Amino acid sequence: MRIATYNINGIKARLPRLLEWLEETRPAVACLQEIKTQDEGFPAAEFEKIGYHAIWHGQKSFNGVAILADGTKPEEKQRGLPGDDTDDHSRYLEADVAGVRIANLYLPNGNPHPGPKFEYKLSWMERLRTRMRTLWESEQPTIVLGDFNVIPHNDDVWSVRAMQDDALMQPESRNAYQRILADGWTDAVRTLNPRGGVWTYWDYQRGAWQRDHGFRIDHCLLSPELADRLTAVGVDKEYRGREKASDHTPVWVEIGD
DNA sequence: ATGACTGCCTCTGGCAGA
Repeated sequence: MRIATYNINGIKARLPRLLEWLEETRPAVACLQEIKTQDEGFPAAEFEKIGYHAIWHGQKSFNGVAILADGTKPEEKQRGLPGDDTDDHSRYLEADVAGVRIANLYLPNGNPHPGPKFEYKLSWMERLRTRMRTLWESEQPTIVLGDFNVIPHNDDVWSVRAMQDDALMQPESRNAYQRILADGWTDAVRTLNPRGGVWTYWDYQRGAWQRDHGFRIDHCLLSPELADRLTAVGVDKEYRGREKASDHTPVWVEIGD
């Protein structure tokens, strides 16, 4: 089964592109981030028409995540990241699909650094690690995927110098990500592309796409039960070049039976 | 040195994004 993540940067503006991608690549599960709509604005009927059932966690203007599944409704397991009752951002949604626990996340960007937004990012990452330890202990096949807003290594970015002051690659951000990996999770794209050089995001500005000035921030982390079944990963790079594209590309993993 | 795109919901300009 193919499980994908796609930061779509606005589901209303992106709907034609999104439907096109679903029909052309037909992932079993598609995790979306930055739907940027309240719950009542989610276009569930458009997905039903092409055979996808969805659950979603919206928010006005910003954030928002959704999980789509081909031919089956995702069984919701967790809405919102636990650990802080004052956090009202819609950035986390969990569901079971075909016996696999799917955790879809949109991790805070954290810019500008330093500042309160960066502190929010780091505290969110610690809460995520706590949640992932609970998932780990369940021993259920689990994938935690989405827009992590972390550039893990220097070979995951076109220019270290251009991004050195950005929250996406501060040592604190990277260390928090590495602590999660050190708990035993497998970064699927990294594992099958150990030399780096794979981008999942290209800025709209400065001709970044045309110059291939990108970096890797959309990740798929696998529990041991799924890492053993990993057969392929991919980035649907071509979609970044289409009309009215998101600034991210879809990223996917293929899991064997 | 600065801003540079894009989407959102409108205080159609200001904020957020990365």
